[in-house]
Amino acid sequence: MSKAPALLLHRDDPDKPPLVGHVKVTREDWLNVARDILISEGVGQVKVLGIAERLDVSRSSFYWYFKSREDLLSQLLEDWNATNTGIMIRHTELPAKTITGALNNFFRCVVDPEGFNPQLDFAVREWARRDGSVRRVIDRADAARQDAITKMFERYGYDPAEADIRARVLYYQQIGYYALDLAETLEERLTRVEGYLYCFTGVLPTAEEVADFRSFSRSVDLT
Amino acid sequence: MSKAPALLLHRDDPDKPPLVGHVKVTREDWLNVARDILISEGVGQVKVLGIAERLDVSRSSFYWYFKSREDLLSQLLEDWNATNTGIMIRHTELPAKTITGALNNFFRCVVDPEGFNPQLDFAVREWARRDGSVRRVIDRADAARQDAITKMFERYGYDPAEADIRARVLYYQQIGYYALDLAETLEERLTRVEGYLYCFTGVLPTAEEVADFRSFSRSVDLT
DNA sequence: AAATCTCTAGACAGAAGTGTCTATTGTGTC
DNA sequence: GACACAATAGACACTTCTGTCTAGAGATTT
Repeated sequence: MSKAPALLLHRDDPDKPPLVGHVKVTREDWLNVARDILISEGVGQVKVLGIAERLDVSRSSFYWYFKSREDLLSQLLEDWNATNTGIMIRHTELPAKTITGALNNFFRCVVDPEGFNPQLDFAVREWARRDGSVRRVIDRADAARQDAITKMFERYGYDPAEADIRARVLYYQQIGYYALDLAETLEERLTRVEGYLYCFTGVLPTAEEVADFRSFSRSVDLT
Repeated sequence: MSKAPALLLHRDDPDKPPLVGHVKVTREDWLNVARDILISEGVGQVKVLGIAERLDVSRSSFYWYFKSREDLLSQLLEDWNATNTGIMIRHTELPAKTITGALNNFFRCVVDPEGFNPQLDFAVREWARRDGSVRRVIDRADAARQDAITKMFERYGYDPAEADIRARVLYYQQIGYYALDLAETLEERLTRVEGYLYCFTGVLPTAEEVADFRSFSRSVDLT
């Protein structure tokens, strides 16, 4: 399973311009640590106090960058909304000769840590279960994604009813995979690519397609 | 989607023996309300204070029945473990002529509110993400369920590799469906039974099988 | 009717969290 | 060098939760 890159604070990152003056952390540091906690421990654990401790900075300093904890959370939601769904939809639209090739393209976004962030996606989903406004945002995202997947199947000749079902099975399955939070290695996952593709599409992928996907996955995997 | 029956406290339930003496609530009342909150708001919201308010009873009275909040939670986990997985596994073992019939039997446990409790299952899964000991319990449960589903496919002639993949797709998809927490009506869901069965098994169900499942679902659905 | 047992209530202490207000500390600017 | 500015720190008030301890209220037992 792809891991997010280790979280580096601005002050510890040699690629970033050094912080001037009295500054210890940036607004982005607060957001990044908050997102990290959101992913690993859920929205309930995203606390000003805890983030401040991890940043080694005073808690009251938080209120310089954000109006309130709510303000921070809505920023996190907005960031998620602006990235994850778009990335997934673009992956359903990548050109391919066959439906199995198209599905391989789609799966790239869930193994590539530069793309879609499945853990964040799941964390937001969990959050939505107890916050009506988040729920509305994610419902729209889910509908848009499912629609894009359905259209992908339709482009390869599936009739609308079957495309609808296959899109549901594929999308629900993908969400379920993250819900289970399995500790599979990438190689374990890759042994099943062929079977998955067959099961999702009803047709067998070519050996070349499977090989391409495997080599892509290995090239982007950070252990 | 099947709803859990409305939560009735012992003292409000005409079928239960009246509470004697000073007694206002039972240990089961505490557990039932706690489970209700676990399902609807997640483990983080299961608070002694909140449950006491809903029971209209003093918070300190909780400590008569339970050693601590942790004690209550571990009891909830134990109850879940003793019921949900067993019900699902028994549903994979019900006799059927065809794989589609067997799958229909399996699906019965997710539409029947008397059986498996999908919302509770999901709530425990969420809980497991931030509690290692819960995690170990649910990992065992997931493995046992997936194994039972795999065996179901094998009994109908699928070779072990394909049975393994189909079991995964089916189980992950089922979990994902609950993760999405969709607001579908039973009738909407039932329109897709045939498509789902085809997609999961690779073969079309008979009209009779589909009709049987629909009538069963309608008979157990509480709106 | 007194004693006992079971359950409930209220007061207390303490931990952990939010948000506000004021003071302080470096840095760049005039 | 005095000043303003941006960011941080610390003190304070408030809320929400846990868990303990003691007192009390109703039935049952003796």
